[in-house]
Amino acid sequence: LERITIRDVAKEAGVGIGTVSRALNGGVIKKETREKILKAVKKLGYAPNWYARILAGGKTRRVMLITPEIRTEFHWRVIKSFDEYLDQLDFETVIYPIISENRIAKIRSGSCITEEVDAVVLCTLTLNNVFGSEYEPIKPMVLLETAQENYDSIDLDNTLGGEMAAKILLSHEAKDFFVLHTREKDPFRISQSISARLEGFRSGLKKAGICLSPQNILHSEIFSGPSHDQIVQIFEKYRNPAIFALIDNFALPILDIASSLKKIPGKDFFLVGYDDQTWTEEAGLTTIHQPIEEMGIQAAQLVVQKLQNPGLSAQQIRLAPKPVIRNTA
Amino acid sequence: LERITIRDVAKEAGVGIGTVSRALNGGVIKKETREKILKAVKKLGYAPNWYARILAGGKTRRVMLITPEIRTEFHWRVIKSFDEYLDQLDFETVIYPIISENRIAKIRSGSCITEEVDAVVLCTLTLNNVFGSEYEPIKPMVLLETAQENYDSIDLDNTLGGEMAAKILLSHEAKDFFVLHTREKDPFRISQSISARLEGFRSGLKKAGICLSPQNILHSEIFSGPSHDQIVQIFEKYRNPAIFALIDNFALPILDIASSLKKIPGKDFFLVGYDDQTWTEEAGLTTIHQPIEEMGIQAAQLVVQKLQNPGLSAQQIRLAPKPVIRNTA
DNA sequence: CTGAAAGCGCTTACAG
DNA sequence: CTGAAAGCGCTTACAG
Repeated sequence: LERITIRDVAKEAGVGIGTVSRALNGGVIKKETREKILKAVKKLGYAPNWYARILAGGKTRRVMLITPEIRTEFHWRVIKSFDEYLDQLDFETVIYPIISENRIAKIRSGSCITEEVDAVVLCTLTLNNVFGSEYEPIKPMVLLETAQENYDSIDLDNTLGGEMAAKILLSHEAKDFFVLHTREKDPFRISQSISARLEGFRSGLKKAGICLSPQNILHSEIFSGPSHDQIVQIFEKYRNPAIFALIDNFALPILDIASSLKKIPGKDFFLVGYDDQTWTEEAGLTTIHQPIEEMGIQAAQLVVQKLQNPGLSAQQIRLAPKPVIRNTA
Repeated sequence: LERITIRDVAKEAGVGIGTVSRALNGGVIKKETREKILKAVKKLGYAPNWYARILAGGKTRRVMLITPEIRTEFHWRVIKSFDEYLDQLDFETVIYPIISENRIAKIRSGSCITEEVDAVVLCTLTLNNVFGSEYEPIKPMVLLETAQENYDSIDLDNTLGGEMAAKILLSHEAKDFFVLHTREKDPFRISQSISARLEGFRSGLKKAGICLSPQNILHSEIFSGPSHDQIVQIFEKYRNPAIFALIDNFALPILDIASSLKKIPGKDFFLVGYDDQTWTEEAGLTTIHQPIEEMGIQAAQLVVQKLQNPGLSAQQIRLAPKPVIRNTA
């Protein structure tokens, strides 16, 4: 099986190889020539050799998305929308999950795929997390779900989201407030966003003169969620508890257990989630909506803009959460 | 900043560039020359350019792992162990999740990263799924969690696992058997393994003269799990129900609800999961253990073997599940 | 607007 | 054992 090269395309189209290259990379070219070449490309099924292209100083049309997490619905949807948008513009996205420490080391040593992309987007991660403190970026970089001075970024006002949750929960006759929080060891996997939600919630309560007690913050593993015993205790000890789940997931066991206990949501207890995940509508969960797909798409747009115009000064886009009132509060 | 090339090293060491290349890639070379070159490399801080190396016919030392799912604990752990093993051998693994259909199209068109790796491993996916029916592989290919004639593969005997679950559940005084199953629309995301577990379970029951009724198979979304109502109904209608969760996740709401209902696991109901996920031990869930990390590592080993010796005939490795008896059955 | 040519930094037969 | 040379498949000034 012989590899089809730019030379074959040039011959098929009856032009020089430089012209083919220009047609493919958006250089100045007559429209007809361009079409002739594109036809030849299609006919032969030509695909460029990235190594040659890069070695010769060209662009990869690849964007790397570095993320600490790939198991949550949030990340799945962000990544999916990001990828689909860029795909239409004929970019490829290389997903690089930090599943182990060694993957950070690899990035820092510069011996990995990072080197073969035109731009990098950092999702839920700070520059410091990934590159260490002394680092100056050599290629376009966009932050997703975080923000930092002088960098393009797209994120959501999670503090505001936390305040919204507080407001909703305060509108009922609840005296006891609880937060379902994550527990993380890996420093780079601790989410600033989630902390911001908590802070927003805390300050929202404070404005109403309520102080959130540390022991009312229940930590649990992100994928197993709060334990049965913790939840049952809340229902046993407190009348009309008000619970803020920092991620929708954590609300699921609450709903299950409350239901078996014949506790009526929105009456015997109050519950607000965060994210507006797909299953929450059917479950009737009141939650704080994040426009997840929009975040992915806007991040992609920032990347494309930066690639087209590297001199552009940094844009920091901050979206707003929206409360979605359903049955649980 | 000028890049240091093999040419600089050659000059510094007073040899030709071909000799430098040989010294670096383990070709035949006089010991002293080699040392001279290594000294020059160190002095200049030379690092090879991968693009040039690969373009000139070298290897990428990259392996692509194609997977339909990245959100489950199973996939996370398989990928992690695979990646860590290969990392030690100085390989890089490129994770390529099929988050959208367009990613399959990209692979088939040959216009994506697939082309820039030394080998491919297909996880939970058949060749047909990914490449379509008429396809002949051009590079080493390993199957993980699936198997196919003439291909290297590593998988687990899920049918046996299903039978084990049946055996455990049959050892109690249960008359009514239930299965918690997934619901999938995307054809390429339907897992053969999970179906095999069901078949094993079914045949295990049949041997005891019990026929699994289709209406006792409850389907639900993989990340929201079986609904509260479905579970409560089981507990209300049946005495001592025996439940097989095709994935450990699905057992979690059962445990929560049963507990609120004061049903004692292993006495009032029987429950067996599948996977032996990390949280199950603490939860006391009886389950069928899969050696997940081992699967990842063995897949990596198959890849390395195949790369070293492409002529090797296909190896099909099939691991056995192990029952882990805890409190729930 | 386009072709011919130089060059990116390496590997690998090919002679010696 | 080693050097000189061809070539991997592209991009991009440089002339026209």
